[in-house]
Amino acid sequence: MPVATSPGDVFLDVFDEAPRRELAPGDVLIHAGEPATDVFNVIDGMVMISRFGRDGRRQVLGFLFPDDFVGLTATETYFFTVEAVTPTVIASRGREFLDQRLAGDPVAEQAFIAMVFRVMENLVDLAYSLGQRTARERLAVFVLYLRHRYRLSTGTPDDDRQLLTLELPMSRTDIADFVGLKKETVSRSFGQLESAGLIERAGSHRLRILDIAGLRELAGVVDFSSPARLAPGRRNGARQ
Amino acid sequence: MPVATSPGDVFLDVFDEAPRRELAPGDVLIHAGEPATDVFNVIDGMVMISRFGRDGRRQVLGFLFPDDFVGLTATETYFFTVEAVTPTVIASRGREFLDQRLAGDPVAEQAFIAMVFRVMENLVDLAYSLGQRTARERLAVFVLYLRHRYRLSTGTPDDDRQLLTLELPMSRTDIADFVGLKKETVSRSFGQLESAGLIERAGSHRLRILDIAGLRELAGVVDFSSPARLAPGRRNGARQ
DNA sequence: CGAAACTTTGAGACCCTTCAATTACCGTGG
DNA sequence: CCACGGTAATTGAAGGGTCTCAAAGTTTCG
Repeated sequence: MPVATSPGDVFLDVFDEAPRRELAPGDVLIHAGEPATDVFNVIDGMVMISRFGRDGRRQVLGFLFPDDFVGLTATETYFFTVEAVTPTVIASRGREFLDQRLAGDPVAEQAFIAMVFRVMENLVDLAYSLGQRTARERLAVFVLYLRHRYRLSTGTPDDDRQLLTLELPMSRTDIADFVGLKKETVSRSFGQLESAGLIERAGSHRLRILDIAGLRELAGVVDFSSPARLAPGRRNGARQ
Repeated sequence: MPVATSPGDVFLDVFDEAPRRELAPGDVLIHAGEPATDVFNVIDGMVMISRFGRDGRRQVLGFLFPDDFVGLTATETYFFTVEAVTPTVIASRGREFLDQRLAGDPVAEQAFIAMVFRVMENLVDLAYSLGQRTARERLAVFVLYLRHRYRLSTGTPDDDRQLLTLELPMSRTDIADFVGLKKETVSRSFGQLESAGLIERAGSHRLRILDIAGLRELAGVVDFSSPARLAPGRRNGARQ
């Protein structure tokens, strides 16, 4: 399942002594449809979660960073695919390890549930983007999303200038499948953000944020780290 | 939070003696941004969950039916809006009732978590639809989704002919905001499904399914009640 | 029955996609 | 270290799908 971070969720200690595995970019950790026997933790690198349709279409659901938990499912099989974006180190445990860890410990259990809710909120955000935002807006959100994830991952303060330079290790197709566009449109939309003076492209896998306030304005996002990141909006009857 | 059904989730007994409230169509049960003090249960009718953007855009996240739980959130405030679609009866309890109910009872707690996972899977489905499917496909999925929810709600067997006639109590705008289109496009796409012989419109708030196999084919959905409703798809590297 | 709201339909515009060609990037081998 | 080849990214031109604006038709409800 999608994204899930909170540095130091207590239940993550089940991975402390867990066996590790290294993945090269493109390596698949979880194939959709496989029995959901294990749970994972990203130690280092970046992985991508996605859902496939029968005809090969793919919706990328999120990117996972160090400390993120992987393997959320209620069903007996995974219904999503997880693959490495960069060289990645993963810790893995049988599902029963986690179940036992959560069983007796209400604190761990609360932390786990809180994580599940965070994942859910991320999915709601994604649905809002895919359903309501334009191409440029989606890319603006994507840039801010990545910045936010790097910030969480590194513990950098929000105003750190380092966060203005972003690595984009995934391909344009990966980005496209995440934001619900085609790769050419992703290129063009990045180009438009650049023309507008919001970002600057530095090679195809790196960009600089030039105007973060402008990006936030375009994205309609107040702050990616606050719980309710969309303002309430007008409350009048939407049923016209 | 979105959808969540499983007839007879044990923890729903917290609503057994709970105060009830009646809502007329359009009445708002939860305003996004309010303190998340209560949890709810749909007793009768239909409500709609949505998320608003600052400029008034709205993404409908799902429709809730009798026995559905309402009020999932990890944050101190609701980040979604819930309003009645039809005349609706709602039971409500303070959050602490639910917390206490879940505290000592692993079975109830498991059921609750399972529900949260179902909600998450629904959101993943929604994201896939919004990001990857065409207008016609989204409408086909929507019709099958409604049929599925009615089926769960009534306990009707899958092949019951009653399920071929569907009520659509929500407005075209509501549908549009759910499937990420404009209301005119919803109308036109329904028209195209009708021309294709898949459905038949019977007034603006009722339709008949003429070719359910064709709808499923178009939607790319095997079966809405099975856990993994999208076939796995091809497994080759999506990174071209 | 009549008015208001909602739905459907039409025409034109716009945004994103498709298809194609060029350019940039990157790993390999000389 | 540079040349080379293959892959990925960008850019261009044309097409299609959805949106916008507008009007006609239908449903709902007082």
